[in-house]
Amino acid sequence: MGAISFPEGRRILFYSSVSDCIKNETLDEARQIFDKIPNPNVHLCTKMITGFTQNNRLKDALQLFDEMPVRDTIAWNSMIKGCLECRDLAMARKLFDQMPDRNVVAWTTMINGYMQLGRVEVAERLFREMPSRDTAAWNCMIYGYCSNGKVDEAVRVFEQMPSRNVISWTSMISGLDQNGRSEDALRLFQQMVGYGIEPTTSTFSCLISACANALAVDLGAQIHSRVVKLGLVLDEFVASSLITFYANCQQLENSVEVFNEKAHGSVVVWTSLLTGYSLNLKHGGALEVFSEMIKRVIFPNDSSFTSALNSCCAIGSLDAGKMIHAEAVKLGFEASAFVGNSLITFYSKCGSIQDAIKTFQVIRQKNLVSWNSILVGCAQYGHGMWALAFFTQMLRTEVEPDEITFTGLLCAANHSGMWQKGRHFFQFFSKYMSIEITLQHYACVVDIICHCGRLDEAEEFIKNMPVKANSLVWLALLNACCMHSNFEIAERASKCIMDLDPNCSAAYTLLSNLYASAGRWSDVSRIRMEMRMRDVAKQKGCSWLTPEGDKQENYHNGIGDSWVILPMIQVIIIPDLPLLCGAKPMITPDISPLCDVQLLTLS
DNA sequence: CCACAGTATA
Repeated sequence: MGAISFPEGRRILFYSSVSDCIKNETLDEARQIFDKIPNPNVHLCTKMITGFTQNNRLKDALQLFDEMPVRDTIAWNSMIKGCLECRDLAMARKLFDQMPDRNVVAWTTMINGYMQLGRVEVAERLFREMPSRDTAAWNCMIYGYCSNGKVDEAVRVFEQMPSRNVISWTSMISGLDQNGRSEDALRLFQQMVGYGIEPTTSTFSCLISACANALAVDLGAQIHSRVVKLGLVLDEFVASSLITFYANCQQLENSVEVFNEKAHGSVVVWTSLLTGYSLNLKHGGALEVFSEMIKRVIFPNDSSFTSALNSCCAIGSLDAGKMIHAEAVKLGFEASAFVGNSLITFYSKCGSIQDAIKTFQVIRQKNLVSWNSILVGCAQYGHGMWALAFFTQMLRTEVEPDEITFTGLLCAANHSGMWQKGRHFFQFFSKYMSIEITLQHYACVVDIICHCGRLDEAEEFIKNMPVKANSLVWLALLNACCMHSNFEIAERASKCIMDLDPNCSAAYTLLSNLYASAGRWSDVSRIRMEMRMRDVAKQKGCSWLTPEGDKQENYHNGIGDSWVILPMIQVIIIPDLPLLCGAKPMITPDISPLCDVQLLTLS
């Protein structure tokens, strides 16, 4: 009935307006038009289904799929893919099992789904079971292995597959690069050229990323000129990898030049430039890029926020960071773990521990990094009890503590004078937690034991460690000996250090200071002599903190006027940021990769 | 007339 009074020309018109609505992401409008069409055909239904799933409306998609009178293979495959995109693996599998004629695309879609969820063995089984495999199916395995860190397996598949297309080569190049084997990636490209395979835009983009990671300055520049000749510099993928490439090679001017080729509307291109500025310590420039993005209504992503906040951190500008925080709240990133974790680190480094805690509480899905950041933040700030409180909370969650958690905890105990607790933590962790105890942890424990005044016990502890101590562990003991004027242990400790690390200037200096304090001048000059003979250079201190907020030059070479520099042991006096470290200088053997501040103490 | 699915890129 309806179909008869519905002329074919009109139908086509309706179809194209539905397509347009889906493209413009006005899905509800598309649905309204769609509902007016009597007996929509399988093509249009499929398009509508894809529209739904791409907007995370799996329910609507499934309902429509259910109502379809006829379903072809493509409709089934679209529905399966849609389930996977909406992260419903079980439903995808159910449909796959029900599907009447599974073709190679259906199998490949499922394999890809399992691979993306890290279910490598299931993917492998499906790949073995599938009745026939084309190049795309093999490529899917290469990509899947690489994204699960199994590069060697990927290489095996790459070598075994019957025929390779440009996607196979590109996937393999990118996979090697993203698993830390960028040089191999570049070699593979040479091989590809040798086979006479024409690179595509994607290939160039991956290749330039490999150059960026391998710091292959010349090759990267060559590829750049080739890309210019082919007219591909305007491509957003190519442009952003070029920007990153030049930034990594410390040629930021060239990054800017690539950026200026065109008025870019892609966040990723903007973020590449922003990150480039930040990593090259041009923090003012980075923040300018960020605010320009906002001005031009380019919606920042997690990485944009992280890079911008890193720059705020580096210049110690609480105001700039607060503005970025405000922007994050406005744009709905408040609950994001990615942005939240950067904010925690930012606030705690700027001494605003209250804000760090507030930020932490707002994060919806707190991950390991969130917990570690707040823990280390509290530890740094001298709030050992808070760090401890967060740790006890953490133990009640699903998140498993790791080495960094442990370091943070030991530092917290150490700074806040909770030395007995620190020893308990150590026992607790060695006994109940399956983490690797590092030399950093041992050094921290030695420090803690020494704080209890038990130098002899600390020495025993070092000797009984299951791994051989390094010079840092002994240095912690030597440091304590100097404070307690214990010559006997100091001499044994220094001997161990000099055996392990003959150029350790800190050991010489500490020992010499110890003798000097007792007026043993002949020993002092003997040590000075030895130092000269062995050509031990005094090391300069270095910190990310600046005495005044915005003086970037100060920490370019690590030396500002207000630093008191001692070899290896760095006492940093921060006149304008008393909140950061509390009143007295803090002690910590390298807190963690999470915080750049490395402060060792004498107090 | 066409129109819908799987493999590579920041």
